[in-house]
Amino acid sequence: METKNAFHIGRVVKQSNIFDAQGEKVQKSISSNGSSSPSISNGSSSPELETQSSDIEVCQIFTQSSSRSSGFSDMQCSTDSPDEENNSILQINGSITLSLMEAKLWYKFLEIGTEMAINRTGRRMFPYVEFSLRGVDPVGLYDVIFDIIPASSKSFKFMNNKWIPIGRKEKEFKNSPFKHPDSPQIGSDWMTRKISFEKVKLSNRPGTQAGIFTLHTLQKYLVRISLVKHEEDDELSVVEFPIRATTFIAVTAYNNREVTKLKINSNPYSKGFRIPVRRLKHEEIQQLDTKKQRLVSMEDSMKNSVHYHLKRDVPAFPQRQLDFSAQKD
DNA sequence: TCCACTATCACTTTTGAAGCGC
DNA sequence: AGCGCTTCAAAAGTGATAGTGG
Repeated sequence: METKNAFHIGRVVKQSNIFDAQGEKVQKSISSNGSSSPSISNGSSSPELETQSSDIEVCQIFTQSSSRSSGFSDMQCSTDSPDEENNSILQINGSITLSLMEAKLWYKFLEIGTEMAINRTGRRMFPYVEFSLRGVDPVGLYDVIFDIIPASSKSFKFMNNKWIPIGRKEKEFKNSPFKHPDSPQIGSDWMTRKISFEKVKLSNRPGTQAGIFTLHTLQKYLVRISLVKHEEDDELSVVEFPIRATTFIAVTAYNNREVTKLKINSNPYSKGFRIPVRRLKHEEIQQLDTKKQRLVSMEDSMKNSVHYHLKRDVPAFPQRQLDFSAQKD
């Protein structure tokens, strides 16, 4: 079966999710202490997020017996911070592991409430989603699919320096999940590289092309990665990784000053905003002779700049224990 | 009046074509 | 001709901000 960008999860023949009697998808999650807690995930779940800080976020899907099996029954996410040198957790037999890169940065944003700017033409995500895979069938053929799903049934408003849930969210736009351009590839190829979706864009205008997701502003979303395995009998099996660390609220202009500061300090393209120099319009620069330019004092610049506020008020990011237990609604 | 949204700005990074030498 | 390196301009990215309109 051919899977293009307009991939429909509903057409999958075999897949990992468990369905309850009502046909609603149930994702059974196991916390790190081994207890399990099933939760409903109908694509619009609302994970109230515990935040934490680690280098890499690891999500594991445990298969039933072998890598050939399509019955991914249990899902576990852990955050044992395996870095490149300490990745023993990635060696577990019979499991698929997704390691989110820049997880530390993702959790810094999550701590203060991630906002993603969107516009008509499409704005890139920052941080972007990049990860590595372990435990997939080395000779199996896989597609890697990027998708953005609702993370709450509410819309939000920024009040008193925090996001408050208000009325019900608007009906979602129809977005086609985005297949990684290198798909399909065999498992061994996927496992020897970083898989990046840095060029995915977010828009608020419906009807954009592949790789641009149309979202509603002031609504909460998260990224979901799906692995689609092409089975020998022409069937497909799917395993999904909703990545809670990527939960964000779509905005047309940033609301939280802390988010802006963090973006400026971590995004290379924003370097121009790190230097505490007053930004002048072209005409202004032309009008100013060199003497006058010197009069643009550093003190004024500092008062007007983001950098100034940063120096005064450096946010602390408390280290918290990771909790990847159930996706709460 | 409020606030979400848009267009535009000044800035940086990325990209790719052109030029050059071996 | 082909390859590798450097240079440089254009394209594409960023948050800030003023203006618009519902």
